[in-house]
Amino acid sequence: MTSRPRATLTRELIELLESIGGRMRERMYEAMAELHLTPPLAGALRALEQPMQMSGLAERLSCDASYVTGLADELERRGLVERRPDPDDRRVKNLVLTEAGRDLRRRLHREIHRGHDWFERLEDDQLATLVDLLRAALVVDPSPT
Amino acid sequence: MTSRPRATLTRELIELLESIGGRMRERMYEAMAELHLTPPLAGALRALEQPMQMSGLAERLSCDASYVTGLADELERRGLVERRPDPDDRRVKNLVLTEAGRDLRRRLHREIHRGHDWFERLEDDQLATLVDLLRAALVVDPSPT
DNA sequence: TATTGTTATACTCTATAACTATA
DNA sequence: TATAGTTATAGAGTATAACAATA
Repeated sequence: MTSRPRATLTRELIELLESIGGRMRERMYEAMAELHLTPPLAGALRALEQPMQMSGLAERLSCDASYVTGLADELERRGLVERRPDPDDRRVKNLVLTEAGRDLRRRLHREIHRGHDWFERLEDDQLATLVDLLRAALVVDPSPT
Repeated sequence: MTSRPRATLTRELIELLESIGGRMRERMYEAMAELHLTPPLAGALRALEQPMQMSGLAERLSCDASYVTGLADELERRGLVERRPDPDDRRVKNLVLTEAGRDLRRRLHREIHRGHDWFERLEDDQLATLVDLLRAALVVDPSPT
């Protein structure tokens, strides 16, 4: 392993990460197609780990609240989610996955997982090192100074 | 560093990579906005490192050839690209960046680069290890057996 | 006959604005 | 008066189909 200048490493890292992003996106599309989900529906399904109100889902998905109406309509039509009136605030509707919704969500995650075979060539300790390095790099600085 | 089961590492790695993908996407949008580029135009600009025919760009962008017509129209309108008739095949038009196009492309890449400050907390040797691990994981197996 | 690029058109994703019911 | 959700509508991104010119 020859020593490389920081700029070279940086460029290479960006290329690698973009390449990984491409593979992840491709695999994501395959998984969604297998489960008859469009990208927006899959995103909503993934976000709904816990019940949340529609405005909460909008924030989670970084989209407008009006868009969530259509998403919820379609998820409801497919029997994946229910709109539950909130007992404390009658304006609010809570989105909660049905049994079918939870099941499909699990299957989606399993499919996403299965697609990540590209790092299977790494040994356990290499994988651990990779995770630790990425975590160290990503940690949000906690000092608010 | 306690030893963790492979499944846990895998799940964590996927989460980290998705988080990184999110940051990269955000930074990409900022860079494009600064340079008054839409995502499709930025993608085309990035792809046009070398001159290529329109069908080649379509393949590179994984989109339909008809869509490239509109992309090329807009890039040409902005003075970023030229359509050059191919001397060997009069059906073909080669897309070639103008000086302004090359300049904007460079600036786009510089901006994308500048946004990747999240790994600056890593030491040089950690960065090198990270790159090597990712490269080892990604390498396409060359044995066609 | 097959391929390159273009046009016309339609579909998906998503936001904005105006509205209602409730707080 | 402000907020949660809905509706109507418009705009961006993209594909499909039909076409002209050339191979």
